[in-house]
Amino acid sequence: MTRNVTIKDIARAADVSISTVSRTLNGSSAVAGDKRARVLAAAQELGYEPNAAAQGLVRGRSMTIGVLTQDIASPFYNEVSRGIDAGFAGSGYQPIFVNGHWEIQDESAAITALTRRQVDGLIILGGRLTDQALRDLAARFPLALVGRRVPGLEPMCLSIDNVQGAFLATTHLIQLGHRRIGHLTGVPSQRDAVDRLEGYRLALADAGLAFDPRLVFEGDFNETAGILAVEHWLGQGVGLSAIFAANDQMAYGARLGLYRRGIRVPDDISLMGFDDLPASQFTLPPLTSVHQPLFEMGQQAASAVLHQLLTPDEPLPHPDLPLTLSVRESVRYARP
Amino acid sequence: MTRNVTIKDIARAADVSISTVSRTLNGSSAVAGDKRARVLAAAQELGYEPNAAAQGLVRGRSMTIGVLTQDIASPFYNEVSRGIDAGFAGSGYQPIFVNGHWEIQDESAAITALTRRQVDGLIILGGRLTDQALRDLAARFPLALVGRRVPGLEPMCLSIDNVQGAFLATTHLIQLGHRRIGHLTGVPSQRDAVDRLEGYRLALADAGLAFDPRLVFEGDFNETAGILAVEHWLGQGVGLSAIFAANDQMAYGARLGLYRRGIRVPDDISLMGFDDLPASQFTLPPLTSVHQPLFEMGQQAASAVLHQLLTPDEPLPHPDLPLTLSVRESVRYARP
DNA sequence: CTGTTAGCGCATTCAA
DNA sequence: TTGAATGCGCTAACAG
Repeated sequence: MTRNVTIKDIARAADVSISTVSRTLNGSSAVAGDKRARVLAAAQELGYEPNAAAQGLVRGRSMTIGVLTQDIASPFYNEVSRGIDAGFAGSGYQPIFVNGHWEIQDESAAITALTRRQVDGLIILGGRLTDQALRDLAARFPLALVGRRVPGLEPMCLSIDNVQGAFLATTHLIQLGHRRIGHLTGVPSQRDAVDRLEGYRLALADAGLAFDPRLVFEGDFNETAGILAVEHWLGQGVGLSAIFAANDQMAYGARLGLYRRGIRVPDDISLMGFDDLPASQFTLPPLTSVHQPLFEMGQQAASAVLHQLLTPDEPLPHPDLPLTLSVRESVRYARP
Repeated sequence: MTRNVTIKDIARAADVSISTVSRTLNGSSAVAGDKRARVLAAAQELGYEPNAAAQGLVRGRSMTIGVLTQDIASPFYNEVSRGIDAGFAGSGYQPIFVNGHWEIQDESAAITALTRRQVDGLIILGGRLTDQALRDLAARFPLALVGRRVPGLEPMCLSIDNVQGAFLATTHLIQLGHRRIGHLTGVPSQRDAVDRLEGYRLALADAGLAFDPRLVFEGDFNETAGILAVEHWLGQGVGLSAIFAANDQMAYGARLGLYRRGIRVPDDISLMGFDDLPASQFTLPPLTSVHQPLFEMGQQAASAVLHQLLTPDEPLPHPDLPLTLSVRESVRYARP
């Protein structure tokens, strides 16, 4: 753990002033050829690495973007993160990720840690921070939000229309003849869960189908909830020909629950997910799901932050996130 | 984006010197009650947040740990990341994550970005950096390595014995009567892939079974490789009663490939994975797999770094990572 | 107990 | 073109 080499060391080695070192290293103004060469050689020789903290301190910019992710373990956020990485590639800004764990205290702590670190912008994935807290943040930093829609911050929200997505999914099932469709909800305190339930109800109403509360099971976005839902429905003798889970992970659980009962998918019961995680292409059978363009959401979040950073005066364009259904093999016509 | 408030602002507001502000905020030495109160009030009032860059600059420590992860999208690394988070909780150190994407240039760039940011320690998950590069890093920073074994750095390597793990898996299959066991390898340039193949061979030899190269298919750790392997073996008429995939993701792909061919698991063919990803509890059927204690590996990596940071003179204890098989439903006795 | 001062490493202004 | 000097925000001696 030897002391880091600084521009002072280079200056001494190259026999110039530290200003000359700084200038040649940054190309901020012309430097005589020979000195320039000596500085470069010395820097190379000594293995110089600029101290980002010092640079940030004097420049007032850290060239880093803080990304608050909820759970590095969730496949959902992972795809988004990849998009964010891609979106900042070559921009000179570096995204750093910290976890909020879906706990409001952890999230606040993480945001604080990030702002203390003088990040130049912020991307927040989901989370429990209030809309107002987010608006306050937006006033202080270039910001982008993934998976949330905050009134007043629309152009920086990268989120599909969850109501619309659930409507699409449910309608797809209805069009295939399904009349009794179970819905497995997400955590009711999360807006997207509520919206998906809403889309389910709207689709039923739109098709003239009555809403039956027994067909709704409150889940928590994890696989286990899918197993419990199936146990519940089948145990109670609730008849249904299709299940629409508010996310893919719960659909996986439901699939296992059905398997345990000897019920085939899609022969006996159709199964619909939401998110279209990469893994859903490889489940048995491959899962039909509402596609969220997660990678693109991350990429566009990066673009939005970059836009605010580089051209703060130009209006932020509205994001464009298409809503599609990935039709695979877990859904089929309802038996007559 | 108003200017940040600094201790100077607080000093002015509380009518004390900046040192008094610094002292009360850090509790580094006693301060008179009334001044203390005024400072605290002013800090609260103005919404003061210390500038971590400035603190780091003067203290020489940034209180952050850099974590190089390969692919935020991989379920493997995600579990480890959660463990790392847990391991640093309450320590005062904050882990920040950056991605290397399994590209040696990206990895070097990420490490550089991290070191420029003056991280106090480093955790590296997998990756393509050479053993020597890692040893050099270890000489400069408190370091921990997950999923690799570097000669000379044993106590800071959090990795199970891959040879042993594959031996265990293959032996399990052999004991259940399987004689023709296909092995689906990982990327041959990755050490763990090579080790797992080695363990497979050793188990065969140990049981007096001949090694048949036609039973080995070179994969790449992704689902698609599993599908290709099944296509290959079945297309070539290579007979086998069990498949041992070098990771769970390939096992998922193989499972789908078998399903496409109408082959049941485990009735017709047994399937064994490696890693025991959380999702493997919910596949159809739930997958038998070599368990890697990913969360614990992350946690112990954090502990190892903390140990080097806090008690640099004490020897680093050797990590303790038990090797177990998660026996589920994808493997059964071979038919006589 | 408290204020003044000297840097941490760097970019940048100001003279030369 | 160059070096000396200044200050980014903060902590840690150093004198009181």
